[in-house]
Amino acid sequence: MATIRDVSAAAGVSPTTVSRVMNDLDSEHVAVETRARVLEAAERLGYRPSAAARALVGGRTRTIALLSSPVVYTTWFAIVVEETQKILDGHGYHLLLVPGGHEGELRELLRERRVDAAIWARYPVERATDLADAIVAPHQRIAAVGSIHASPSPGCCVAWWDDAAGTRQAVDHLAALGHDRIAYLPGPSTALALWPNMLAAFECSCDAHAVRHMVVHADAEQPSFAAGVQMALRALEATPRPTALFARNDDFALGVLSGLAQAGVAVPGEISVIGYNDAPVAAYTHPPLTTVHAPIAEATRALVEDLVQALDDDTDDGTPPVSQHFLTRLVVRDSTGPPPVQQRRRSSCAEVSR
Amino acid sequence: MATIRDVSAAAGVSPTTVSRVMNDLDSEHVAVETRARVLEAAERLGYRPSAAARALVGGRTRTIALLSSPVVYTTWFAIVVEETQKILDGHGYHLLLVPGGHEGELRELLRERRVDAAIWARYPVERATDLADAIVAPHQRIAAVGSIHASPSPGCCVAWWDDAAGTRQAVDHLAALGHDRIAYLPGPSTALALWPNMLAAFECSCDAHAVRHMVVHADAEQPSFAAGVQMALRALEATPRPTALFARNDDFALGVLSGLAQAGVAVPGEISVIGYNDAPVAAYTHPPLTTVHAPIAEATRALVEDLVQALDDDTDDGTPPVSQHFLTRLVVRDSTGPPPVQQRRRSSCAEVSR
DNA sequence: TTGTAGGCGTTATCAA
DNA sequence: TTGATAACGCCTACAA
Repeated sequence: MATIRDVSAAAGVSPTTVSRVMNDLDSEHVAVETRARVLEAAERLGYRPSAAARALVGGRTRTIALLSSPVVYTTWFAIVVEETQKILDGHGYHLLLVPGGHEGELRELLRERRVDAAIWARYPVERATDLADAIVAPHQRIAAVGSIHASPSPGCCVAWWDDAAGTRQAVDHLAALGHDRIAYLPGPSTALALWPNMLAAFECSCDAHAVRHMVVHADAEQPSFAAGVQMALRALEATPRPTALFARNDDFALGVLSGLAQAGVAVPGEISVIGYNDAPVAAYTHPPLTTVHAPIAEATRALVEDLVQALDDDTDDGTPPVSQHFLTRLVVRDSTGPPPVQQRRRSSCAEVSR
Repeated sequence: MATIRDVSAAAGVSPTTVSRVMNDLDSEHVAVETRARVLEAAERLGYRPSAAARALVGGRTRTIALLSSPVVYTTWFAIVVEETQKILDGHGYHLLLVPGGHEGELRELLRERRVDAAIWARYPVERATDLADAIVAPHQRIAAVGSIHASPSPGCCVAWWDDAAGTRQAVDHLAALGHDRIAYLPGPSTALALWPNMLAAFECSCDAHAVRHMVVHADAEQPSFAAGVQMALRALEATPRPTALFARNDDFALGVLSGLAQAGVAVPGEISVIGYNDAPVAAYTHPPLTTVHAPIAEATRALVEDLVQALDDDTDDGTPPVSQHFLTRLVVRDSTGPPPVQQRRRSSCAEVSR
C-alpha cells in the first residue's frame, strides 16, 4: 500500500503538502498546480491514508460503539441499529456493534480509544452511567436510548420515553373497554427487575381502575416468540381467567397470539391482547395488534444526531448532557375489544374467588 | 490516559518489558517478580494499550466489517449479524456494521486498513469478488455468505446454499399437494435481477410438473410486510386465480398472510402460502408458515469460524479460499394444503384461459 | 533477563 | 506557498 511518502515523492513535494491536499485544509495556501499534481499522484498510486496512523496522531477514530440487547436480536434493537446506522453514515462515522451481555467489552473499546463514543441501548438505561469511568479521552462521549425509571438525566445524554406512561395508556385502554381481569406478561421473571416501572405502573393503574390484575411469567432462556406462547397458555390456566393480556413487547405479543390461536381462543372475542413498542410487524399479525407505540426510532435519531454534532464540535468538549423526552402513544388495532358478556357477568359475582 | 512509558516508569523497567508482560509474550523470559511489578503498576495506572498504536505497528485491527442488506433490516440479515457476533466475540474480534447500499464504504474500510476482513452478506453474493482489489494488506480477507447463482467459488471464501434447489423443494411440495396454478412473489420487480436463479428454478420446476405459473410483483420502496400484502391482493385479482403463493422470503410471506386474512381468504383452505428462509417468526404466524429452511445460521457460523482461523493463522497467508455448501430443506407447517376441490375441477377445463 | 533504538504513517508546529 | 522536524504510542530487532 502506498504511503504519504510515496505520494509526496511521486508528486515531487513534501509529505506535509500531500497531507494538506488530502485533508482539504489550508486549501487556499496550496498552489492549484501543486494541488493537481498531488491529487494525480495519489490517484495513480491508489493512496488511502491509514486510519490507524490518523487515529494515533489525531486521537479520534470516527467510530462509535453500540451495545446491543442481550442474547436475542429483538425487534426494538433492530430499529435502533437501523436508525443509528443511517445517521452515522451521513456524518462519516462507523458503527461498531457490541453483543449484549458484554458491557465490559464496551469499556475496553473506550479505554483502548478504539471508539469515540458508546451508545447504550439496553435496559436498564440508568446503567449507562457506569461507563463514565471508562472515558479516557477528552472528546469521548456516552449516550443512551430507552426508557428510564428514575431521574431524567443520569449523567449522560439520554433520549428517553416513559414506559410507566405507556403502561398506563395500555391499562386505561383495556379498562375503558370494560376489562376487569388483566394479566401482565413480562417474559422471564428475571426481566421484572429490568422493567420495575412497568410492573409498578401496571399494578398501580389497575388498582386505580379497580381492575384485578396478575402477572404471568415465562421460563428463562428461550426465544421471545416461544416465551409468548408459553405465557399465553399459562394465562389460560389461571382462575379466574384474565380477559386481557398485556405483553411487555410485541415479540412476546406475537407469540401470545400464536399460543391463543393454537388453543382455539378467539382474539379479541374471548381474550384481548395488547403489545408494547409498535414493532413493524404489529400491523401484520392476526389479528393486527393493538399496542403502545414507543418512540424508538425518533429517540434514536435525535440522540445520534446530537452525539455526532457534539463529537464534531471542537469548540466545546465539556457540554453538559441534554436529555430529550419522547412520548408513547396508544395504537389501537384489532386485537383488543370488550370482554365477552358472559365473562363480564360472572366477574361481578365472583369477586371473592381471587 | 497512561501510556506504556508511564507504566514502565512506575514499575521501574523499560517499555519493552511492559510490552512483553502485557502481551504475555516471551513470558518465560520475564522474571516473575518483574512481571508482578509491571502488572501492579499497569493496574494501578489503569493502563490500556492504544488500539491505534497497535494497529499502526502491527497492521491488524482485529475488526471485521459486515455489509448489511440494503434499506430494510430483513430477518435473514439479523440472523447473520447475530451469529457473526457470537463467533467474533469468542475470538476477540470486533464487528463493524456497514449499511447496505454502501459497498463503496466497505472498500474504503479495507483500503484504509481499518478492518482485517470484510464479510459480504447480501445479494448478489458473486459481487463479493469486486472487493478483491480493495485488499491492500497481505493478511486481509474477503468472505461471503448467501446463495450463489453460478460457480461455487467466486474468488473468495463463500458459505453458500442453493436457492434454486430450495425453490424446487417448494414447488415440488405444492405440486404434490395438487396445485396447478402457482404464483411466485419476488417483491419489487427490481429484485428479480438479484435472484435470477430462483425465478428460473420456479418456472422450470413448474413446467416439469405441468403446473401453470405466474409472477406477481410489489411496488418498490416499501417495507417487506407491506409489499407482501400488496402482492397477495394482486394475486387475488389474477385470472385464473392461483391456488398457491410462493413468497421469496418469510417477511413477504407474513405480509401475504396478513393480506389474505384481510381479504377474507382462508389459508390453506382457499389458497396455500409457502415462504422462504424459515425465519424464527415463521412458526408463529397464523397459520404457522410452511417454508423452505435456508441454512443461514449454520453457513454464517462456519464462514466466520473459518475466517477468524485464517486471520489468526500467521503461518499461511495465501491459503486458497475453501467454499462450503449447505442444504436447504422443506419445513411443512400449516399454511399449505391441497387446493380447494372446486378450483381443481375448474382448472382442468379452463386450460385455454391462460 | 532486560534495555536501547528505530520505525509504523500521519498531522501539527514552526520556520523559510 | 512550502518543507523540515517532532510527536502520537507501541512493537521488535538487536544489543547488553
